[in-house]
Amino acid sequence: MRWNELSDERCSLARTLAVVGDRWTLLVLREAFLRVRRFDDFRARLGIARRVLAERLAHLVEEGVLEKQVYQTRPLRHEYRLTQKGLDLYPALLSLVHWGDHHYAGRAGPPVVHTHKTCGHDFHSVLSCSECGEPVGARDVLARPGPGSA
Amino acid sequence: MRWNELSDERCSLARTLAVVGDRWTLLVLREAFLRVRRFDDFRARLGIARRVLAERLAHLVEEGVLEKQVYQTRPLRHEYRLTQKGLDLYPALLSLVHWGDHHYAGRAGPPVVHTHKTCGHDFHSVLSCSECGEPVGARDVLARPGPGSA
DNA sequence: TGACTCAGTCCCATTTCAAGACTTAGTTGG
DNA sequence: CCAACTAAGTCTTGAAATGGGACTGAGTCA
Repeated sequence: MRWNELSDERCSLARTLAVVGDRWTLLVLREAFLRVRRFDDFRARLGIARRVLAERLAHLVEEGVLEKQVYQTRPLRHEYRLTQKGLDLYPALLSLVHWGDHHYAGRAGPPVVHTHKTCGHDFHSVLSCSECGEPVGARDVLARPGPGSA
Repeated sequence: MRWNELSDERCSLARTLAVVGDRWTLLVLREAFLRVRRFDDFRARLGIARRVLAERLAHLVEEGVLEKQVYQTRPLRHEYRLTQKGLDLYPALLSLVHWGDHHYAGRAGPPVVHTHKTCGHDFHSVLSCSECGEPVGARDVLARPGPGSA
């Protein structure tokens, strides 16, 4: 399978991974969530090769996850901002971060702590059911073919 | 940056991606959550090259995400099962799936529907705060350096 | 005995990646 | 006016990862 053939699949995970599933993209998005917006800032923080960064940003813009906005003319300069579609990735990103915290933080504790502004507490993420609000685990879920499965 | 240098980083996302962040691993885990356990079943369902699958499975076993169990002797055969650590990835995986559903399903609807066995409803995933139980979005969260940040 | 199964390993051509030089448009300092 | 500098890239080149397919080994089945 070629990688961009994934987007043709009828699996939502495959389609998602076709957008954000490569080695660098989620790290780029992590920085975007930390309000990094400019090419050279991404580069400096990630140590990513210029060519690869340029390509990833272009792809994310093409997919509508980031948008390119002019922040100055003369010389013309753009910055990359998360769209709503990009912001929607936050739960997935935070779940991955918290998995890392839980399983790799060691005794020193997690490198980053997240505070929920609404309630003021440090928290970790819990996946819950949109219908009943209860926490959901892997074995509480039944996956069945949906309307878009044919 | 070489990819496995990521595991040295003090960012939990980077450490997580060092384990599950490559092109194939999350698709392998998707199958594992669907109770696929054997080498050739993974292969048949994913179309992944044998070499790459063998390497990914070995890496996941090494990281404790899967475990290798004997399911028959003569000839000796093993299967791969999710450990608790592996099961803990479910929220992240489901969040990615639901992001794909939301943004790429089109009018046909999602290819797979998830039913919450506990309450009996079809649902989508919501990320909520472990402290107050309210849904959490990208801009409700303040990230600060934690104890493991030095 | 010969075909078949499962779980790999090995090899090679193609693709992707990393690192760093180069480019372009404009600004700042002397 | 000239040189140095900045931001956001593109280009080139060698190294690494991937895909596809052949091969292996232990054992079963007809």
